[in-house]
Amino acid sequence: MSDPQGQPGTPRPQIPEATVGRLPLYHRALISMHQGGNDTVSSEQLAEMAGVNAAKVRKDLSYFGTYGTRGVGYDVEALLGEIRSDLGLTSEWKCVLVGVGNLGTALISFAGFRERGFHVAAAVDVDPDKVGTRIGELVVAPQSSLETMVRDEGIAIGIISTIPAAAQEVADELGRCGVRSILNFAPTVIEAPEGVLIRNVDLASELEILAFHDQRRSSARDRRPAV
Amino acid sequence: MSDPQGQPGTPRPQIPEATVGRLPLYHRALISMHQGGNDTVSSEQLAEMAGVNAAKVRKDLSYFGTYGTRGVGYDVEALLGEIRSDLGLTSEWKCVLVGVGNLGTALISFAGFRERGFHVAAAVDVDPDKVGTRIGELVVAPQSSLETMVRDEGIAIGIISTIPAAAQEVADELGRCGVRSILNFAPTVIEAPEGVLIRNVDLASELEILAFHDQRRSSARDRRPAV
DNA sequence: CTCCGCTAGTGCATTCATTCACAAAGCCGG
DNA sequence: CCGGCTTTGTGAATGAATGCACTAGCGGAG
Repeated sequence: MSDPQGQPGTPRPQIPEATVGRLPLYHRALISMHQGGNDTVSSEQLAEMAGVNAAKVRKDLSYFGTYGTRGVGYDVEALLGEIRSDLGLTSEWKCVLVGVGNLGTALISFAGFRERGFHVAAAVDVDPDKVGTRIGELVVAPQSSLETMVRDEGIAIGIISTIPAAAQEVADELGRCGVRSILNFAPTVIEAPEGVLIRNVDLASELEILAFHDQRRSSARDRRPAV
Repeated sequence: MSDPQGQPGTPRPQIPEATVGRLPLYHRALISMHQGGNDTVSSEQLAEMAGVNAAKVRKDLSYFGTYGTRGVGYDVEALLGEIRSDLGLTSEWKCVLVGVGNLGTALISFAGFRERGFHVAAAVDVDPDKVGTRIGELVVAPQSSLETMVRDEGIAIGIISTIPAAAQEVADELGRCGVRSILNFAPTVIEAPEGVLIRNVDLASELEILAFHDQRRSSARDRRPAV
């Protein structure tokens, strides 16, 4: 409603990044609500399930339109539909995984991806020993076939689980093949190719952050003044 | 969570969470600088390597004290030492992994953890078929032995890679055993036990966020007005 | 000893995100 | 049909994070 430049024809509300990051939480919560047979859900309940507060839920959802009824709550089915469509989950997303190491292997058969609409449709590796290996239903292909597979299968997302040293080159190649989004597990900073969006997941970093806080709590305890 | 009364005697600079999240990036960058034999590094270089801007680097580092020399840069070794000590990486952190599924198995032997000072010292599962299985040097133990292992080995960090339905219970149990930090891979919200810090990593969410942006870019393109 | 070039450190303005608090709706019971 | 209860949707206030732009201070050349 408060669209600054009310351009007719381009009603882009421009969702804040923090809100985008919470959509998956709401998505999960709504799925569980829906499976539980609930027709409506209040912002309070959603907040509880998503681990945030109710005001945030309401503001976040308001960016997408009016899906709630005052005095009642949100229509679970309608809201779920909206979020699924925003996330583009109306059809399955195909992904290609590059780097079939320890982690890569696990990611290929990771159930969580499939359950949420993502399918690792191809996996490649530079190591000739790995090419041809079967992992679940998938056969590892040579890295040289990357471009063909991406184009033929209509793959939009790349997953990098190579060693750090190879990550930038792989990202560039994925970009050239027409992949528009990359999830990078290699612990290194990648410069995004033109038009490609990258998200980084560094598992060790997560532990380091936990360690930092733990460290802090301990040392605070140690030097607590004996009042 | 807030610490309103600034007790004299506890000079805690209180590091912003956003800064904490970037420490691992700086840490990585400094390790690589150090291995490259560099003695000093400028905020500009660090920024480049960490994928952030220079002002942010300087502000972040300033919370920890004065490790730079104007006109010169930061002393790589001193700064690396400071960050390692802040992250508590002066000695190895022992972790226990709960839930030896697909992902769990990969995490146990994930090289990235060990390289950065984390060691999965124990792994447990409820499934009797999995107990006794060898993964690398580790033998999967029954979940009932969790408490013993945590106490005997001095484990401070728990990693949850169970199914979502089991996650809360596992977290509670970890809390009881004295684990103070948890890295949760189960796609569900966990209520943190008293005194325990939880970080969530939801791999499917990461893909959903990518999908959201991709979706948005595409539909913006579609409805671009033909001026 | 002085001056110049360079870079850390930081106050300030701005932008982004969270939270509060309340008015606008909708439902239901009487 | 009305009045009370509930819950959304949203201005406005607050707080956190970012980025700019300037100052302070070091090292090295002359």
